Amino acid sequence: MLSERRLQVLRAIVQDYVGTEEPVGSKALTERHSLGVSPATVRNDMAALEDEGYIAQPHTSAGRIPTDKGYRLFVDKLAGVKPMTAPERRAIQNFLEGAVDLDDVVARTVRLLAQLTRQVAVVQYPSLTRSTVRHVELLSLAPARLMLVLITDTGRVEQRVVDCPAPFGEASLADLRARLNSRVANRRFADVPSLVEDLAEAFEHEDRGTVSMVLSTLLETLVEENEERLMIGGTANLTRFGHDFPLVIRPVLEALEEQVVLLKLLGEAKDPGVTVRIGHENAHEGLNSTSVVSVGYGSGGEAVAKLGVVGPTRMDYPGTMGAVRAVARYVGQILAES
Amino acid sequence: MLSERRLQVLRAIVQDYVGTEEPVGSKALTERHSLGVSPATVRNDMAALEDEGYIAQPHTSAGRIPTDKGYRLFVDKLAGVKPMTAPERRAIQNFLEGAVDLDDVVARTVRLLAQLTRQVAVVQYPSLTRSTVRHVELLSLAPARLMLVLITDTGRVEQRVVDCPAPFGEASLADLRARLNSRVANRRFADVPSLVEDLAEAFEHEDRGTVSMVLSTLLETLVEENEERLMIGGTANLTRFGHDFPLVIRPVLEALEEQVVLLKLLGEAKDPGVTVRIGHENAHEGLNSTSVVSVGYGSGGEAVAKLGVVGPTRMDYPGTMGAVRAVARYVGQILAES
DNA sequence: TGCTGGCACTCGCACGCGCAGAGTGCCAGG
DNA sequence: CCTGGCACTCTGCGCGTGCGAGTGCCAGCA
Repeated sequence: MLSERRLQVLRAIVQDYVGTEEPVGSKALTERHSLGVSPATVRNDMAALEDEGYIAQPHTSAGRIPTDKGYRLFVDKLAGVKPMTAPERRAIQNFLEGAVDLDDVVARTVRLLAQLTRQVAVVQYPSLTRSTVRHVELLSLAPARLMLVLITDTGRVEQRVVDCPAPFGEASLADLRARLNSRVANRRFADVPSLVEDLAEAFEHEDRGTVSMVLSTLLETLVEENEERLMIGGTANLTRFGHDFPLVIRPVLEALEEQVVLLKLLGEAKDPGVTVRIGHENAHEGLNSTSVVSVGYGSGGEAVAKLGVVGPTRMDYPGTMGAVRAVARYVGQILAES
Repeated sequence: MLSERRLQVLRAIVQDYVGTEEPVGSKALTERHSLGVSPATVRNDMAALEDEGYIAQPHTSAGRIPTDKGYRLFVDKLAGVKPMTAPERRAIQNFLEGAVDLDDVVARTVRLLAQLTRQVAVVQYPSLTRSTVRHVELLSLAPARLMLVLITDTGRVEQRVVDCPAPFGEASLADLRARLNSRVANRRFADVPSLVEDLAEAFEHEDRGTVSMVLSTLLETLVEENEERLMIGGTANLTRFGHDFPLVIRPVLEALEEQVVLLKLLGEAKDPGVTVRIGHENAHEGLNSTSVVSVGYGSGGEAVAKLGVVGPTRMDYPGTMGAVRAVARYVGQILAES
């Protein structure tokens, strides 16, 4: 077990390294933090921390830098979440309140997060599967062609074109529209399948093909996880990553373009609070030298989607976590109001 | 006026520089291209080309590299558009045909362009103002709250919430919906304002407030240029930009995040064919060392939006122009079919 | 037992130097 | 107008050197 002072030494190393971006040595440490002991003592502590794998030295006779394990300990035990200041809170709220629709909310959130944390921001659109249905609309495009429009309580809209096996009259259309809405309006997406399964039976034989095709399209739309959209921003902040550019930044850019990867990344965050994944804790290889700070947000008590930032493992964790948490909270409020 | 051979020298310089990414000297030129003259002659030609501002040398006694003006001449006079090969065409078509909806078409187009050109791809969603209306839908969310959904012939859907000054009955709603659609369905967006201006007069006095509010919301939605969305991809290709990374890449990333900038960029392309803007020809400062190759695409004969790529001025212009043109053509086809 | 000062040692890095190689401009001759 | 030759000018690279930061270890002290 590490003594109290050694933990302080680790904390000091992390803070200094995050600040200066350079390996930190024993002498500099004692000068900048009043630890009350001499450099020699700190050296012993450092040797111990290195044995335990919390810090490492890039080359012999250079200062130490924290390892992923070191950051992990720092985040878990040594640092809290730094709350936003009052002016910052006001700025967040003002900025988000100007949004006109869902796209705008998400876009503003991304900008905001990127600016606050000076890192790459990722915001997932409110997920379909955890939302409720506000309305289902059916439009006739051609005699045997319908458009299905699904509107969620979070303001999201999905549409699909349905090619019918047989022409479908206006009366049947109105009937189906009414029945559908009476069954599913204000219900959770997860419940929809069981609510509509016997709906085709209420129709004439000739219409059943079309009805069941509409229903299956609807269910597809609900389930389709590919459709989990997200928005990213602040990629220009990647330039502040480090000196050894292209090699580090390239896989990150690639990962950011793979929506699947990002969604999985955000999805891994299970806790109710802010989740931090550091370096190699990220499954995706390209992100092995980055950390991901994420959190769920939602209009009610429940989280409907995630948002977060991606940055170098050498990041200001308390500040970033504070910003992410605050933004999530305010976005939730905005969504609840609209 | 430049002699034929000097133009050939310029062409050779551009080709070699694009290939090797290194300043090209007189000797290397004569070896790799059979110009039929000696290096000394080429040197004279180069001196002339440099006087005219078509090429420059990074430092004394290094090879030459093309200037923006040199690339311009190359694109205008010395190089054609390299057509795609048959297998490439097939691949493009196959890849795009799998798309399920408009978002998917755009997403696939971006990926495709980025892959083909190995550069950053930008695709604008089919613009509202040049499309036609397929359908307008009105839904009642609450007694005094409506949702307006606008569906375009290109499959794009826009929605707006309208807070009414007074409750609006189901009958009025159906009436308004029917009248609206009979007037604007299949009409061009540009024509809509004049088609609906007197619509409020057909309603009872108590409903007029709501109707005119719906109409103005509709018009706003049509006009709103902020809503011109676009999608970008292939940013990982920025890593292939050059050696002096961060300084060049940062402003580009920043520009790419400014939708306004990008839209303006694409908007500048006026020709019916492929447009190329080289280096300083781009108004935006951050893009002074990039070239933009763009073209309009559309479902019918008319262009409804633009797409293009952003890359280093040192790019394979014929190939890039060919890829951009081909992709635009096939996207147009796909949109026309759906 | 744990902290401290001292000391020798190890590297990485910046600096200066010299050298090779590529490329140029110019000139005289065909 | 083209060509071969020649002198010149850079850049980039490899090498050796000195400096400084930082370490590990050890003996002494509370």
